[in-house]
Amino acid sequence: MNNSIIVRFAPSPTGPLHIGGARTALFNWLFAKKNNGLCLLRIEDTDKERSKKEYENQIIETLNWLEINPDKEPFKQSLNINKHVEVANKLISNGNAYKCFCTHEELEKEKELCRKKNLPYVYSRKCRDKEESSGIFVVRFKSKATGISQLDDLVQGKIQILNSTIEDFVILRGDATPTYQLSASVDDHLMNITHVIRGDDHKINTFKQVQIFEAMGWHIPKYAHIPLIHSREGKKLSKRDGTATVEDYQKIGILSESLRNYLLRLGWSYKDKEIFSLEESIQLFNLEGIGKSPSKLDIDRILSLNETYIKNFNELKLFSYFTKYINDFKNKIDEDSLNKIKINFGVFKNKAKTLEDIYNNCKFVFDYKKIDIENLINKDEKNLMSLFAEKISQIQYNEHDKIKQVIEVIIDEKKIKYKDFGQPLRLILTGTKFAPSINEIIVCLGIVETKKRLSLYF
RNA sequence: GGUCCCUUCGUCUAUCGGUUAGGACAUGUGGUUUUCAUCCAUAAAAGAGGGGUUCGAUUCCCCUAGGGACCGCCA
Repeated sequence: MNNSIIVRFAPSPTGPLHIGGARTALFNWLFAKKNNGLCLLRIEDTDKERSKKEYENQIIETLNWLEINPDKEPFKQSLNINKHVEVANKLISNGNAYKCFCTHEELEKEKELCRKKNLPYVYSRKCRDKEESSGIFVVRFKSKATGISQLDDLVQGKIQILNSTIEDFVILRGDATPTYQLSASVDDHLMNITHVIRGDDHKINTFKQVQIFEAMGWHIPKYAHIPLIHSREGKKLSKRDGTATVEDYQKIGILSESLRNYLLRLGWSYKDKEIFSLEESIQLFNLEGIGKSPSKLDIDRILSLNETYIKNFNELKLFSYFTKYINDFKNKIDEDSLNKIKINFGVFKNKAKTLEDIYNNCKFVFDYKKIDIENLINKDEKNLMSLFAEKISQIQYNEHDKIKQVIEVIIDEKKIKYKDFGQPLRLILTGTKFAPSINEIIVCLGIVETKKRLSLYF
């Protein structure tokens, strides 16, 4: 096996897995699998305030749900802090970084001044060549002050930037802990990362991190910055949209297969192909197919894709997804009902876009409420129903065919359309107008239950 | 404000200088149907604007407009 390619997905455990993060993870994983490489998971937990163990677990579980499994145990960044600090010291000793004794107040003043003059702010670099003094200090990297840097991005192409716009960024805080720019660079090096595939929001950071690599004489990985995902309105996805995290989609009963397929096709394409199995994704994925512009999330497309998956899914497997879904997000269904649902699962999954739809479709089996018959059903219909109730009273529990016959006789005798009979009966039996066909309802419920429900009214 | 990036139907996208600009979702219409849905058929729908380059530009270049990202001792 050729392990020459190593990528990583590096979320910070400060919240549940973001939908954009899931896509980044997917692209990394696919790229690694396609190239017989390794995909690693690095938990960037150096922000002690905001990092939570529960989120770390949740992210790992969610990735697992999406079947995006890292090739090694998750790597926790906080465990490597000593090494990051070592590098910072090395950078000081080789003249690429320096101690900065400026206080917050001083920096505030600098910023204030710039604001007044309407100038863009970058740190003045005034500690750069100053004698060391005493007190609390941060360590800053000596960033290039003039000229232009270029990044050959695998997705975005050539990106040039004015070096003067990047300040001497902090690599070690006042409490001697490393910042993101340092930790990420050091870990990418230590983990032998060959390709950094991450969100577009990190693009400018790359110019900082590459400089650390250069100063340390390390081999620089290749970078691919993928465009961000926006909300329908074209804005940044916020928690309020209810569509920002993977969990939001789990809640409404989206299958991991369809979410993964959707994410794959969002910002990436292969000809006109829409449906990709996991194997096909691995086989066909490439960085060249990633578009340059940000894309908007389209819930209708997710739903439609999910519907397609539900239709074509192995029924037994789908049922096991369904029971897990109920278990995680809904009230428990009694065993007898669950069994009825299982036997007639095809009926319920038929009209469903989501697992939640399936749940709602079969709700009448386990959660029946008596309807307001006076207002919902007129007198003629009531007579029909009562006639029907009477005629089936002698029918045995397994004689479904006889019920069919009874119905046919009634509509024939009364010279009515099937619809005129079916709709009130559907309402009585299920409590709703939108339910399966009459036969399916009766089969699902069983004749005993059917009679029982009718007997509530007649 | 500065730096950088992006721009094909409403949405995701195909096209890698010559196409009736294709597909999918959503939408409209018609049909099938035992409600609803499915399903089938069909329609409408796009190259932001302006300059170049070229025999020819959606495609290459420039400008404008619009959108986005970043500008922390967060990651």
